[in-house]
Amino acid sequence: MSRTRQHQQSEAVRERILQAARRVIAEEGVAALSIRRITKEIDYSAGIVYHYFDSKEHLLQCALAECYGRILEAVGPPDSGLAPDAAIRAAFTRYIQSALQWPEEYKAFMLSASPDVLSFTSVLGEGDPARRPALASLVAMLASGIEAGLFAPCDPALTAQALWSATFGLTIRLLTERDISPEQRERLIGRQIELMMGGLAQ
Amino acid sequence: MSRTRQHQQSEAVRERILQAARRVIAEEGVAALSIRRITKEIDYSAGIVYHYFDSKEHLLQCALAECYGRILEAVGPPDSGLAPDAAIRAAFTRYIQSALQWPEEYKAFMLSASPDVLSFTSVLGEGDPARRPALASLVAMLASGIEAGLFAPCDPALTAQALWSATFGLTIRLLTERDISPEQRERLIGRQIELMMGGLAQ
DNA sequence: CTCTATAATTAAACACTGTTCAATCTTTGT
DNA sequence: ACAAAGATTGAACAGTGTTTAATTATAGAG
Repeated sequence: MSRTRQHQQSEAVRERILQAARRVIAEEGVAALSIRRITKEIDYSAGIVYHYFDSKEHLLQCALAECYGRILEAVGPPDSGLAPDAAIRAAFTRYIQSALQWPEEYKAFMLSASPDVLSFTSVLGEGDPARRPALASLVAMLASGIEAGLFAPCDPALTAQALWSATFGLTIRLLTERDISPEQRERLIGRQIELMMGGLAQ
Repeated sequence: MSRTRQHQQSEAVRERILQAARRVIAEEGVAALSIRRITKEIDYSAGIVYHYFDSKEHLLQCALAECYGRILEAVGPPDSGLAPDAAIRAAFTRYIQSALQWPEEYKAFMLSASPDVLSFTSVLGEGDPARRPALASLVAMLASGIEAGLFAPCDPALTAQALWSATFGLTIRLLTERDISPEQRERLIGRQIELMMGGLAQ
C-alpha cells in the first residue's frame, strides 16, 4: 500500500500540472502556455513535466481533452421530450453556447492537427460518425425525424456530418471574430439553424 | 532615379523574403516557419527581416495575404450565365476546391487571430459583408434569387454570413482531418450544398 | 573625385522556448 | 540499516523572436 501512497502522490503532481496548464490556457490563451510557465506556478522544476508526459504536445492533449469533456458535459444529452426537429435545434444551440464559454479550449482542441487529438475530433470519415457520441445522437435524431416524416429521406450519417460541419464553422468564426454583438450572434445562430432545418424538411 | 534604383533593389529583397516564407509554408507548413529558416534560404542575416517588417507576425500577415489573394483569384467571379441557385452551388464548390489546393495557407490565414488579418477575414459583423468581395457577390446572387422567386424572402446579408460560415466549417474540417477519401469529400460537399439550397428554397 | 549623409546589412547579444540527462534527494520493500 | 526504485532537480543544448551597435554600400553635392 506504500506503493499506492507514492502512486497517489505522483498522480496528484500530474494533476497539478494539468490544472496549472488549464488555468494558463483559460486566462492567457493556449499561445501563452509554456513548460516553465506551468512549473513556476506549481513550484517545480521544468524537467518534471517529462516525468509525467512525453512532450508538451502530449501534456496539451491531456489538458484539452479534459476541457473538451467539460464542454460536452455542458451540452448534455439530447432532450428526448422534444420532437426530432426541435431537439436538433436545441442541441446545436447548446453546443455553440458551450463552446463560447470555453473559447480558447474549444479552438485549440478542435483545430489541433495532432493525431491523438484528431482521433477524438475526426468526424468526417466514411460511414461511422458513431464513434463520437455527440454525432451519434444527432444521427439518431435525424433517423427518427425521417421516420416521423418530418425530414426528407436521406443518409443520416452523411447529413449529420454536413450539419455538424456547418455548426462547427459558425462556432469557430464566432470565436475568432471577437467583436460580434450578442444580438448579431443570436441572429446568425438562428439563421443558420433555420437554413439547416429547412434543408432537412422535405 | 538612383534613389529609385536603390528602392527597387530594396523592394526586391523584401519580395525575396516573402517568397522564401511562402515556399517554407507551402512545403513544410506554417509551424515550420522561422526567421532564421527564411534568411538562410536567401543567404541573409536574420536581422534583415526587421528592416522590412515590424515583426514575424507582420511578415506572416503579408505572405498569407498574398496567398489568400491567389485562392480568391482561383475561385474567380461568379458565373453570371447561371441561375442564382446554380451559380451559388458552383461558387461554393470552387471555393472549397481552391482552399484544398492551398491547405496550409488557407488554414493559417482564415484562422489567424491577428487584428490585421481579421480586418480581411471578418465577415460576421452587423450589416455589411460587402467589405469582402466574395461575400458581396454571394449577397447579390441571393438577392436576385429571391427576386426571381427561387428563394424564400430573407435578409440576404445575414443569410450569406450563415451560408459562408457553414462552407468555411466544412472546408476547415476537410483540411484538418487529413485522410478523407476523395469520394467521401465529394459526398460531403454535395450534401452540405444540398442542405443549404434546400434551406433557401421556399 | 571626394566627402558626407543615408540606407542596407550584419554580428552579437538577450530572453525566451522545448527537451535531455546525469546527479541528487526521497520513499519503498526487505 | 541498506539497497533498489522513484521522484525531482540543475545545468546544459539547440532553437526561437527581437534589439542594437557597428559596419558596409550607396547616393547626391561640392
